[in-house]
Amino acid sequence: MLDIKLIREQPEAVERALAQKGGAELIKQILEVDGERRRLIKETEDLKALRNRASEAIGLAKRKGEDASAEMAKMREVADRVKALDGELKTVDERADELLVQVPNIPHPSVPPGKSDADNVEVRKWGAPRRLDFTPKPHEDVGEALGLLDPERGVKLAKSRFTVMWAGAARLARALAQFMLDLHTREHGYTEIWIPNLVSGATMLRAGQLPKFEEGLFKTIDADEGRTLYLIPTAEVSLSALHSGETLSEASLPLRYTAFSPCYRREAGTYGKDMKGIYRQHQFEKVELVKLATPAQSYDELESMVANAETVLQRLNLPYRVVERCIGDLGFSGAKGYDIEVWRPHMEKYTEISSCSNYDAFGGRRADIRYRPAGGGRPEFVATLNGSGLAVGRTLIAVLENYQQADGTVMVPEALRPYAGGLERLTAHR
RNA sequence: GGAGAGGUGGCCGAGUCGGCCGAAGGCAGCCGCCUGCUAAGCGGUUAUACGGUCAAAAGCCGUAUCCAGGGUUCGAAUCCCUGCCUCUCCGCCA
Repeated sequence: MLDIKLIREQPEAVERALAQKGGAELIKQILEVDGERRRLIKETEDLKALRNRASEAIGLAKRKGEDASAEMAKMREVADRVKALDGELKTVDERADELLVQVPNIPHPSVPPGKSDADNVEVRKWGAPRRLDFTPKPHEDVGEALGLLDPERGVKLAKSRFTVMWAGAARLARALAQFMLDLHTREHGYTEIWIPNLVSGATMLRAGQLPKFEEGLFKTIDADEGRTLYLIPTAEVSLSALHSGETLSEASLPLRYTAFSPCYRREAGTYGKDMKGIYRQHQFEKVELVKLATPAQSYDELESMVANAETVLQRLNLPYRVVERCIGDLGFSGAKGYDIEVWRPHMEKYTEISSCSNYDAFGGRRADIRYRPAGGGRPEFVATLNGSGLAVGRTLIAVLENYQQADGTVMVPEALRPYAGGLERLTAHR
């Protein structure tokens, strides 16, 4: 959510900043509704002030035993008027909010222009794609041939986009998660947090998932209470809403949190896309990174967050590149962001495995998280950042594809072996 | 699932028959004084949001906030209703 004051005071600047991202056309409407809102506030509050003074006088008069019925009758009318105005104001407030939450974040000046991911800018590359002396297969072929990935059983148990993982694949997934958490907590200074995977609508709202993205979420009904809880599509939801409503001290920032969680996504509107393998599933696991920082710190924190995610791939010796997202690919809340893309041998190209974003104060304002500046003064909104560090399923894909051998087996990356009980090679299951 | 208790400022806690309650008192915090040091003592001070005023900030004025939403009333922390949350005991349970 943008600051209404910024829109009010510099509407042209905001419109210009949003020209490429969209939402500029909302600004004029917002100004109109905001003006109406302020007129109503003035009117109601003046009336309330009148009422408060009169009520005090009435109380005083009554205590003296004087008759105040004339004044009371007058105030009855004022009270009715106040009630009517309060109703109007509520409507206008809702309208103003409704418009304001539709305005996307303003991109940081350093963000490259562009319309789609095709315009993203490569920042750096790491690792050389290894040369294989055979034709590399996609992970689903590698995994299914070994009996480790089992889409048929996933569909039988649930529906499409669910895949059962057997033996070595299941073990490797668990090892990956453990490895990533240890790395981030021991070497990168993140605090590991266990969070609810089912959250209320209010939490989804604060995390920016509702009302816009409801069609992407799985809902559950608590039968006894008839209440809706949502399955989280990412631990970011719980982590970024963790401190909502709180005022933190500047000294405590930046806060660096990590959480391992399952993620549930309906993937509505992606029919037919990525149907093979486990690239796009309804349920997957992810180690998430979230930071709360001052806006001034946040751009450095974004760089270090990307570096933290990159370290995972470096330790696994998986070639990747980092691209900076252009304005059109930033997403609704992003002020600046990077994607990390991992090498896919059979495709001979890089595909996304992590996405790190700085939402700046836009995220803090929506989640209602402030900090009190060290030098004193009014609380300010924190900047929120998030990134995947990394998605377990997609990392497993990268391992299966990059470590596949001519005989169909898959070597286990050295860094993972201690976490996989010394397992060195994935071989056929049964 | 059964029975009961309760939600007040950073924390503890008082609020009488509804008015003078943004809310006593204490603690913690901040500023100053005092004091060989420490401890104690003395005085002052300490919420947030929104609106108005102002070139802007400060300040000032106003409105709202005693879990949330409704209601009664000229007026509600205080009365009524609904919801949410917390706690205690019993039962069940990984």
